[in-house]
Amino acid sequence: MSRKNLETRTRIVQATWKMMEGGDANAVRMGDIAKEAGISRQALYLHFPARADLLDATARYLDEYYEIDKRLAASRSAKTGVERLDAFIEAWGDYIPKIYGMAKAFLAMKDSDEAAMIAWTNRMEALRHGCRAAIRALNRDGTLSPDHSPGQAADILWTMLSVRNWEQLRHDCGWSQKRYVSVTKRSARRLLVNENRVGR
Amino acid sequence: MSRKNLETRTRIVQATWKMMEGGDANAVRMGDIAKEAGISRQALYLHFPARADLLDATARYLDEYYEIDKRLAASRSAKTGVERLDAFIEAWGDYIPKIYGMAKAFLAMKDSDEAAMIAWTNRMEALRHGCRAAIRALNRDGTLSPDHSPGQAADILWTMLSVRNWEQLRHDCGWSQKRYVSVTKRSARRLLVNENRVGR
DNA sequence: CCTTTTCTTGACACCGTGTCAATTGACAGG
DNA sequence: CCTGTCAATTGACACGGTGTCAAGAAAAGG
Repeated sequence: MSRKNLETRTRIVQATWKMMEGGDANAVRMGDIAKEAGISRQALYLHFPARADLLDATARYLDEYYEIDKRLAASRSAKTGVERLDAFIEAWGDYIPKIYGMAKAFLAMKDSDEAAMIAWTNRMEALRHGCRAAIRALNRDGTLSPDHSPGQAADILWTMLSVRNWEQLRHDCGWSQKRYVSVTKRSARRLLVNENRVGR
Repeated sequence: MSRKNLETRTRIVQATWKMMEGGDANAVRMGDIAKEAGISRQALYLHFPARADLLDATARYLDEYYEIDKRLAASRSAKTGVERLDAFIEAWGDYIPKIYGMAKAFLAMKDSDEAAMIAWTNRMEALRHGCRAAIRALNRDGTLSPDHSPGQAADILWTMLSVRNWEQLRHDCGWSQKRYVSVTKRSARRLLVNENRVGR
């Protein structure tokens, strides 16, 4: 792949990003993206054989751009399990708005397109791993709530952190991002941490 | 509308139901439904001008069949706010699997179709009202958690009870229905009820 | 200058929704 | 028995979006 080829590829991905982040991600057509990138629709297919490939590439690009791995990993350096849980929620919670457009496009596609479904599932499984690790940290500290097995606790955390929940709270309920993060943190602690029920 | 007309309408709606409940609701086409109902695709459009109308009618049919209003209303007769919360969650939580196919079809459509979006939003607003009422009952008892305003508490409950969360926990996490209901009840109580943090 | 790669134009197949027109069959009332 | 009405049928078609294909232009690089 020559330099030119790479340049165009990048331009396409950036165009996709730009189109997707400005609301109504599902309404963004392959032709719209091509126009934004300054190439023909067919040239787009030369670089990305299918829409799912383009979404996938763009999502990866965003991951790199925002260094999400680094951010999530940073939460691992927290001293206690509880602090780690907080840091994890904050890192992911603040990442969601940045990828929301892309996420929405994926979510709309995944029911009808095998490739989109796989790509999205992989991303969500990565998050799930992070959840499991955070729960393990709680468990090591002995601060995991006795109400839940580690597996169940991880499932709950993972579900709390879903893009759909973020969407519902931020859009349908009108919450601010700050509120979303703080309430989610508090709720997770309350549900998953064995906070001395007696006394405080 | 003659009897015959009504009969066909009902047959269509039942065919829709049957097709939708057997997984992959999004893959169900107008033609499939017509075939199942034993009429031509065009006759279907004679009764329901658009797919969204058909989904809406079918959802209403299910509501009546399962008497969801009655079930949700029954939770209002609980003695305490906490009992009411439990009853509400159970009533709704056990209704979700019955309408899941329909819900999925709506959710897939609502991003691209105005009518579908409105129909679905109405249904969800009805649920939201129920959530608000349950929270008010807690508040009257003085058992609402001091962590949340009534509005915020209702938002949290509403989000917890979303079809998407049910889907994720039951399908992606492999929870049983029983587990889903019991964990959701317990979580709601823990998040929203001012359970004597000191002592028990 | 010639070759390879990239991109362009334009046409087309496929699929699902929704529309239209012409026709058939059944049933009811005068 | 004829006529009008209503439900349904058949078959064709427009539209919008994805993905494919072929022929040729343009640009980069040796």
